[in-house]
Amino acid sequence: MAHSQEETRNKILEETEKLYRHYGYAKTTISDISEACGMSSANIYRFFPSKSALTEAICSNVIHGIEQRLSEVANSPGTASERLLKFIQVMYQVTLENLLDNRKVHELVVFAMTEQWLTLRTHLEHIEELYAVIIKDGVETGEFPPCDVARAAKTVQAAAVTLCHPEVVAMKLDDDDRATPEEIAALIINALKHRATEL
Amino acid sequence: MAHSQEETRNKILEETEKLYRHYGYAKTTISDISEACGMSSANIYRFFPSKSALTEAICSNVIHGIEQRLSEVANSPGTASERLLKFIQVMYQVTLENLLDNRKVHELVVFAMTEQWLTLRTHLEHIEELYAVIIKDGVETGEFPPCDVARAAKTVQAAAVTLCHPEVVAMKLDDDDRATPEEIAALIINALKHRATEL
DNA sequence: AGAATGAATATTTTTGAAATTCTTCATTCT
DNA sequence: AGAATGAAGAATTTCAAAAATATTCATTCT
Repeated sequence: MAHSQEETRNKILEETEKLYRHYGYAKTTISDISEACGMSSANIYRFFPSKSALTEAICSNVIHGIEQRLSEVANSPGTASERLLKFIQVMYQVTLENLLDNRKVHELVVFAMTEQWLTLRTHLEHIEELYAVIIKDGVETGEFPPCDVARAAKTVQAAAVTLCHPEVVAMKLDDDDRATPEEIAALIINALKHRATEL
Repeated sequence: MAHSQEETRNKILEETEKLYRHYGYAKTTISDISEACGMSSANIYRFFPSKSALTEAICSNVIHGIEQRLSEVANSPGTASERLLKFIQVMYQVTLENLLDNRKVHELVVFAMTEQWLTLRTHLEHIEELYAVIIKDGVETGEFPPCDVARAAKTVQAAAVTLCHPEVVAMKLDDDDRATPEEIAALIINALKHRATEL
């Protein structure tokens, strides 16, 4: 029964992610994956040039999912302030999920931070663009005073990094008096609403 | 020639820091240190219970120096806004210095982040207190509208973490279009000046 | 006595060979 | 022919012994 190339590829991605979540990245071998897929190790290599590339693909998928979720928030109805708040809340929540709900996935984050550095950077750029979308809307509707949207997005992103960088978030986790996403969002929204004298 | 306990202790700290800066933390042995001090390895242990404790003491010194520098800025003359800007600039500069000017010192940061976690946390608390000093002054002079100073300090600290967390700073280093300390300071100052509706 | 040490012990790091895992490719299967 | 594989070769990881380093302590020195 001929499965399409695409189907097989997806099957591999699916099974691999399952194994990663169950046993962790390090303990999952290509043999494990090929067995789970009911094929030979060698066959995996007809679809992915290396284990690293396979892992990258999974990271990309995860990241793409996150971006989709965030994109929906950025483009949802409501005022710019409302969306910005929601955006920051969701971003924080996603980070927490990936950090805590599944410790195994954290290995993937580490992998991404080292080998997959470019993908991560692109991800941050995309988030920046989403900030820009919201801020641009806010300026156009008069909710925020005019400003250099691109710079503003970059600055907001930097200020919010404390909520999406795994290392930073992890460090602050057991400080139960830490600044909340809501407080940081309020800070950012306040600044955008009242952008006064240029520095 | 009887040196005082205190003198010997300082000699050890001095020589050890010298060696750390030259050869790095990992490659410096207790033997190296005792030789540099002209004494036996065993004698080091009369002053410090372990290599780890000795390193902690050095970290504390470095951190204390940073805090002193920042404290001066926080308590300098000028408006709260001016001091806040300067504070953030100096904090960023210090981080850059410790990160780049001396790669060897970075090992110490890593050490501090793992073994010396409590010291680091205290350091962050002190910085938070310095933020609180500036913000409190701003509120008292009417430069900032009234607010919960402690919460504001915590939030500002979180937003500025992107400028003082070594990992984060390092990551953004080769992005030459990154948000500047001045931009982030402007964001924060704007927010403080116009703290409007509570969230 | 208190300061300092050399030598002994405990802990950590390094090393190199064995085992595991990744990757390739000539061959088989459909 | 294209899909898939088993077996061979590279690369990486593991693990235990050896080396280096940290730490202790009985003894020496002043």
